[in-house]
Amino acid sequence: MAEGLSDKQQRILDFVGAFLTEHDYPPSIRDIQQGCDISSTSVVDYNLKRLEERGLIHRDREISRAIQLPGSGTRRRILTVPVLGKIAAGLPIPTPPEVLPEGYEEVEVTEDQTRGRANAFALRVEGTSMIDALINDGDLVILEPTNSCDDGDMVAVWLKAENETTLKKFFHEGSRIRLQPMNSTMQPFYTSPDNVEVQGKVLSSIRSAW
Amino acid sequence: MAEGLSDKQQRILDFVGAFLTEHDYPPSIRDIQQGCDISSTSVVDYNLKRLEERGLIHRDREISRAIQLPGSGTRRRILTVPVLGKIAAGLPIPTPPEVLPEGYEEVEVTEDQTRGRANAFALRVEGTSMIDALINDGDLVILEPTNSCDDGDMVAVWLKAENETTLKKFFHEGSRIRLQPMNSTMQPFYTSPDNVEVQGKVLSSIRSAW
DNA sequence: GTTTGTTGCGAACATTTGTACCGCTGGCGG
DNA sequence: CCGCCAGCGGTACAAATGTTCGCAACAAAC
Repeated sequence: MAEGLSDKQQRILDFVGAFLTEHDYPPSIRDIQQGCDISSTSVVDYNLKRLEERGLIHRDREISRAIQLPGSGTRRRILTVPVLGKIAAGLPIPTPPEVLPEGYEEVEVTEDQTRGRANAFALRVEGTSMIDALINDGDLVILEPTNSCDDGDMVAVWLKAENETTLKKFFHEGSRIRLQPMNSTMQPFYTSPDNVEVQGKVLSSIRSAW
Repeated sequence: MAEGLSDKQQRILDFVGAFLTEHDYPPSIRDIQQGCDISSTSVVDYNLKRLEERGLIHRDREISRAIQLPGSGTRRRILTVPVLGKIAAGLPIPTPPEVLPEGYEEVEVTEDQTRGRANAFALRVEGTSMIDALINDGDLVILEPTNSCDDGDMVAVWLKAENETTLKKFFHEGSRIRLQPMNSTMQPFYTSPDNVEVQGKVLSSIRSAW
């Protein structure tokens, strides 16, 4: 019995979350009843009590729509960063986000993911060419615009000669540059400083496609 | 006249915001009445209508506590999901989050990352044993607790015989189960249904270490 | 002064909504 | 078979709550 939630309870929980997202206030018991195809308000009430016993929700008695999802309640600042383009073979990116393109896509991220940087932007990865960097087709990378970086930073670099942009770990090594893929089984790539142009430093990535 | 708000309207606006922060649901008209020392509910209603005309709030008629604040559309909630443990070789995880462990870690994620699921939890990946699934040491995976899954789902499965938990893509294949790593160059793993126990379905992952 | 529009007040009304009560059912241990 | 009980259905009630209407005070416009 202390096992998983019943199907009904799971549906209720999901519905409350969805309702909260769509409207900006919690659902009433009858909203839940209809939304989850439950025949009676008492059943909803019963299951809500069970959910509250487990601490999965919190309710204020006698008050309408007083359902709170603990953990989801804390309203922290959420950042909306623009998706400035795609990163794949070729295609140098207009690093400084001076002007935002028309109708650009946006992603919502937490502050953790931008590491506090104010002017972060995102790029969508196209193709599997960066699978060696643990980044797959459709993923998003969050970057901080910069032209320089320290050794060991994960950066988006434009390789002029190869005319391609990739994500690699960056190392000064004597008079040349070592670009190290993330996967330790992959071989590093060496080139001259003239050939690389740092476009941005990767702050985090979002895996969005499986 | 489109200038400043009346003192009363400003107070109402402030109060709604404060109320929303403290509780996690909007105030009722009578809550506002008391909180702002207004003598009648009709006055509150009157001023709310004015505020709505200016687009400073949004209301759904006939619905209690249906007051939405500015930026209602963009204001999304941040979810805080518990990090229930580590996933690595061995260590079956107590899938259902019945009781949260003492002092468990938490991560903040956007609703995108939980795909709307209310009781998602996170696991920290330890070691590089899942590098083949594009998941590295220190990364976090967000899961939805479940005991069953569909073909193609990315799931955390406990392999009884091997006594280890891993992340794989799940496929029924005749009388056996095929567990497919993400990286297409890796070989699938076959086992019997008796040997696998689905612990949770992966919703997304967070790359936190480079 | 009269009119008009805004704002405030109070009360009454109709819904919405949380909760309680009663009964039914199906599994389960004795 | 019997009792127990979690879970579900249906209903009713009362509290919570949004809405409406009439009236008054006040200021600006006429």
